[in-house]
Amino acid sequence: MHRSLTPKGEATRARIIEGAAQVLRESNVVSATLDDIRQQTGTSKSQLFHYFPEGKDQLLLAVAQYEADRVLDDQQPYLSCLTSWDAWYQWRDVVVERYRSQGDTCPLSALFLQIGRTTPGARAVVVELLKRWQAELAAGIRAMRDGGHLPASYDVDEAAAALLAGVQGGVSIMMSTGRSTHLEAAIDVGIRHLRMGGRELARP
Amino acid sequence: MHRSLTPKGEATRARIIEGAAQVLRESNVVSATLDDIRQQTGTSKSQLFHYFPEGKDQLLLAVAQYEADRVLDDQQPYLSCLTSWDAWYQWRDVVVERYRSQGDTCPLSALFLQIGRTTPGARAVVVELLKRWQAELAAGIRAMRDGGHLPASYDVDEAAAALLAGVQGGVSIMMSTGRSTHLEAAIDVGIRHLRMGGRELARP
DNA sequence: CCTAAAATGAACTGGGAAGTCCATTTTTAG
DNA sequence: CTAAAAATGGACTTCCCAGTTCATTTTAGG
Repeated sequence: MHRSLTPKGEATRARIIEGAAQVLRESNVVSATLDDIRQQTGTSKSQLFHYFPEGKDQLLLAVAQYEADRVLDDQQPYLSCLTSWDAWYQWRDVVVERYRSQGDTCPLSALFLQIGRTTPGARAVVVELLKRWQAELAAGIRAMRDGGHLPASYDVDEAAAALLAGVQGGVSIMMSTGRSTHLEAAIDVGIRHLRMGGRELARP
Repeated sequence: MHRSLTPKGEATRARIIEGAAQVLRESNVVSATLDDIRQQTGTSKSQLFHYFPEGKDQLLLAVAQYEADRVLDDQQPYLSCLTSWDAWYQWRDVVVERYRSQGDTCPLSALFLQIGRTTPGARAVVVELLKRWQAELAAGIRAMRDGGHLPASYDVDEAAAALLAGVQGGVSIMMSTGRSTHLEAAIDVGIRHLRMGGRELARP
């Protein structure tokens, strides 16, 4: 990516990403300018282009990657050990609290809208995030199944997909309404569905 | 709203909104300019400001309202008569098909990002849409309950909220991945949960 | 008809924001 | 120590796009 970066350069680059992330969280992504970022990070215009030669989009993509990494980190250690019903409820509380405190800003969705979902890089970041997220949920469900809390025939991947969709939608609705009702309902109903063992009736 | 609008003016105004909607669906919202809309609708700059004196934001908000109205319309007549399991599955198919054909563009989420969620008008549009959508789902669930397909104690509003969140998240994931897997899983699991009667265990 | 209001066309303005350039300072490595 | 490479400062350029202005054409209504 870079031929050489001194420790100082590395630090500056990191500072730019973190500062940019903060600016994007505070102001609207659309209206955030390079000058805002420059001011926030205490850098000069030439530095921004020194570290991100392809310009603003490259910087925004780096911020998106940074934010994507944080999404799962913020759910740890709970997300990785969904091995009891109690753990599931703890995870629930962490997720709700994380997004509630975030308020009505979703840096990621905003960023992707700005960069364009179709950009290969942008799509890769979000797809990778969703994939890892769903894998963690699936692992948790599988653990419950193997622990005998769910029937052996249970469709783990479908349940994980549905739960992930619920969380995404709950967050997205919270952005608009400012209320966490839907996020809570989605997770609660999702967990309850697990606890019922998801016995299904055939589609007529 | 307007002191007087001749039929011709009315038609032009409508043409602007529809043309703008089309432009916003085809290109990225962020990069769409008034000149694009002007060209698409065969109007002049002064006409845009004649019909939307407050400028671009006002026009975008009108487009958002237009798109919001279409969201529920496109689900009719199925959304309004969810009175049998068969009807639920028909609705499911319509929703999946609607969003699948829409591809990876979500005019609404893009618009709201651009206008800013905090703008009173913008927030009102999306909140109203969600409210009506959820009310329709709740009516359907209530119908099933009253028809004896669900226990009388069933929490209709929570189920409707969770289902709506699932749909939202499924659509949002489809935007990123291009696949309808999650949307289908969310709705399927949601309906299945209904069919199981949503019997719940107490939270420990 | 005829006049006032509404609708339209098109050139123009002003500002803001991305991106460039080059001089200067700092760091690295031999 | 010193020369090359990296990091930094900040003014400057360029251009795009929202919004304005005003003249002209069309429509409505008495």
